[in-house]
Amino acid sequence: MIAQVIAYFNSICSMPAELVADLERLVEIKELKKDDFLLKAGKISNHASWILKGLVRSFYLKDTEEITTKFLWEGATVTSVYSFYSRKPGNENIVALEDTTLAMLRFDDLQYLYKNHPVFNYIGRVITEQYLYMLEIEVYNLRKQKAEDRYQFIVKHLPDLLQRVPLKYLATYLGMNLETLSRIRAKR
Amino acid sequence: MIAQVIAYFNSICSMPAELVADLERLVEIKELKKDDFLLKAGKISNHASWILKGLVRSFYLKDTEEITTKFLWEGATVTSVYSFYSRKPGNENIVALEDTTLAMLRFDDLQYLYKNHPVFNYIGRVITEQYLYMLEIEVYNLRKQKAEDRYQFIVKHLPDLLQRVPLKYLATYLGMNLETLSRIRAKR
DNA sequence: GCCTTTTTTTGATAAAAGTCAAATTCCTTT
DNA sequence: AAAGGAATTTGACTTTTATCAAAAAAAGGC
Repeated sequence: MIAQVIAYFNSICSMPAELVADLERLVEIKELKKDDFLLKAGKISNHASWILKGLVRSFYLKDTEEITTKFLWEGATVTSVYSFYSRKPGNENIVALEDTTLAMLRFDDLQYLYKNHPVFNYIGRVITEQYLYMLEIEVYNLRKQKAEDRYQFIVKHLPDLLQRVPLKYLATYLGMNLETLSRIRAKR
Repeated sequence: MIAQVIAYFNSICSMPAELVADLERLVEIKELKKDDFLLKAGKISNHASWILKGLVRSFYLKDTEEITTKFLWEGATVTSVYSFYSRKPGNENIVALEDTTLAMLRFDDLQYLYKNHPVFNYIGRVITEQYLYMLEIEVYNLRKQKAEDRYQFIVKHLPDLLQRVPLKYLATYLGMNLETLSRIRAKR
């Protein structure tokens, strides 16, 4: 299980044996059942996780409505960027939409790795860049004013998401309400 | 001038003398006049820059309309994330809104620094994380459905921007049109 | 399979934001 | 200070999306 994460990190930059040994010692595998929470609003996020299998959703509460901010699946890294880096409680919830397997690293352990294995900063930076890149695409889509354009972007670029995610979550993720999404879909 | 950048990097992680010497050799100071371009769509972004003074705007063209995607000023790092990291031409333009002074690093030189000075990976990672953190806040604001809420976020958290940026650019940045922004402002 | 609950769709109406045109204000430059 | 141009505001109208209510469809538990 851990081998999968090691292989991924190695594909970014080849790691020395001591680093691999430290990772094998520090990485924790966790299984989440559908609807289990990885993080609750008001708590400090203490882990960054790599998704081995499954799909998670992050959201925050606006009045009583859940606003979905992200869907992440196999191969993606998940954490609450705000809470994890600021070390403060945030408003973000992360919950499994499917049974999910994670490889997790604690904040403190990650700092230890960054301090003691300079190469690991290279890997951390590349992963952060990938996340950044993904987020930029998301912003690009969000800035489109037409609800239909935002939906068509998903149809074109992330069609799998439509199979795996209930529409009620997709709607707030795309900044529209459920009825609007339903009407857009009814058009064809 | 370069001392300012060195001091900033040192504040993230103390750098050995050889790294400082390499930086002094490789960092290039550039002065942009208002309306000068730092990057044009269709070109590969070859530099990452640190803004010493001034303000830049990035935008892309949607049909004939300029959609502003970012404002960056003193202390911020600027590059086209997509083009710089993918080494491909993108659709992003970056232009100075004020006379601007930059400390620039070429892509190749940055890779050289990462390879030869492991500590610099630590600094690069932290800067990338800061950029990510900022982008997340931006996305959070964009996902608000009401145009007025998005504008009020700027009033509250980035009031200086209102003094430094023409409203026509702020409008597309906030995902609304100029007339809507003008009407929101007229309310008070 | 049947019942309950959740999710999605549909309808009627209201609110928000966009579009186009024109007027006004603000800046620059001479 | 005046002229020209750019930026912003205002008005009339249209389109898009939200809201509220209810019906229909789908999914899960027993």
